[in-house]
Amino acid sequence: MTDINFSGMAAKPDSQGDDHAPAAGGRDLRWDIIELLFFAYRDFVGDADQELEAFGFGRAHHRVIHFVTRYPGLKVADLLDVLRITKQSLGRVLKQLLDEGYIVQKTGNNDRRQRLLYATPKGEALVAKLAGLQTDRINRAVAGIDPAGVETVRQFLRAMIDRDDPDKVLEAIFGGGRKTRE
Amino acid sequence: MTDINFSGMAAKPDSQGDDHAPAAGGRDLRWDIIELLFFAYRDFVGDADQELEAFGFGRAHHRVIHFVTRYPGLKVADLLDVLRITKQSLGRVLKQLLDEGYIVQKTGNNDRRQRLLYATPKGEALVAKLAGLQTDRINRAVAGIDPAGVETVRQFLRAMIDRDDPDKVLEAIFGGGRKTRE
DNA sequence: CAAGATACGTCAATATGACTGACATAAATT
DNA sequence: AATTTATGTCAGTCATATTGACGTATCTTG
Repeated sequence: MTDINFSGMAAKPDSQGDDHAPAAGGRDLRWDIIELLFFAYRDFVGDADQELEAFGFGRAHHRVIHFVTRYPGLKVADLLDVLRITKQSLGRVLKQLLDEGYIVQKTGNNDRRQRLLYATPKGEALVAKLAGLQTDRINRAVAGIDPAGVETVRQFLRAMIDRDDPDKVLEAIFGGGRKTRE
Repeated sequence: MTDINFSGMAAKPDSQGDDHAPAAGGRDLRWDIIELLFFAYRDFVGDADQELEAFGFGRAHHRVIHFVTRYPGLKVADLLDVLRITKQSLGRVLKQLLDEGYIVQKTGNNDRRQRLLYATPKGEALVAKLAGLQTDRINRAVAGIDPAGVETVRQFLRAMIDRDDPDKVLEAIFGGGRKTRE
């Protein structure tokens, strides 16, 4: 069997003991949270990856169909802002989702150049299935945390997000107060 | 100017009001935390992306040099477990980091087949720079949260991570409570 | 109305980072 | 001596991203 102990693997000398303590010579780096975020997100998106394979889709498809389902009537331009990709990249993925009947387009009422995007029941079902897997993980994670603690987690995540030049979905999430429109 | 209001964009009828309330017909899905995780991670890794461009590196290089810096003496096989990629994928990225002097290899003492990986001062400097950017964001995010709340955030992130079949880095992070064997 | 800007789609070429499969070598284990 | 392990590499492919250019329909503005 392989050696079970760490061969020479050790915490760096400037981060002995408490992983978020001030460094001796350098500054206080948050190694622990940096790495926890990496692993948490790795496993979080991993849940969906396995399911998506069965549909012949990748992460790109998930992101698109998720936000279209959640924010019906999203424009192509909005989606580009949210996903931070180019329209050429979005094009292929979106075309697949349209061709296979997960999304439909509707010409905008006010502006007929716009193609407003809506998920079909088929698309919504896929999104709900994937969100279910991720919800299971989140529920397990918050099982030992009281409601105030969960709100603290939300507060932390919200504060990790850039607020300058927010896209439409972020505006909806952070709301001027309004989720929809009062 | 483009329309500033959401053209038809609204929360789904089954998620009115509180975003994590039980759905009318379906189950209780954690849309809010799912999306907060997406945006938080998007902006979190975005910090490093901009710096990495100046070095001609991508996210793959960052992940490799980060874990090698943090866990000196990491074996190639360990790195494959942590990053969950194939050795062929790791190969090219690792070769670049070796060629450009960010990482050095040392033959294992006990097992001469092993190539133990160590960051050079040049490599450590890059990692510290990138971790500094991410630490700035984390510090801003926890600014309004008391120490107990920050510990709750850590607890949440730890609980989001798969604990079955953990890699060596995860064993180090979770320490004594390791699943493998005592 | 004419001119320009905007929203979207698409063609072409390219880069990164991932994959499978096969094979080679050196060193450890049995 | 035979096998397994740790690592490296070649070859081909795929998914997702990029930049740049161009076309078309539609809205806005002078």
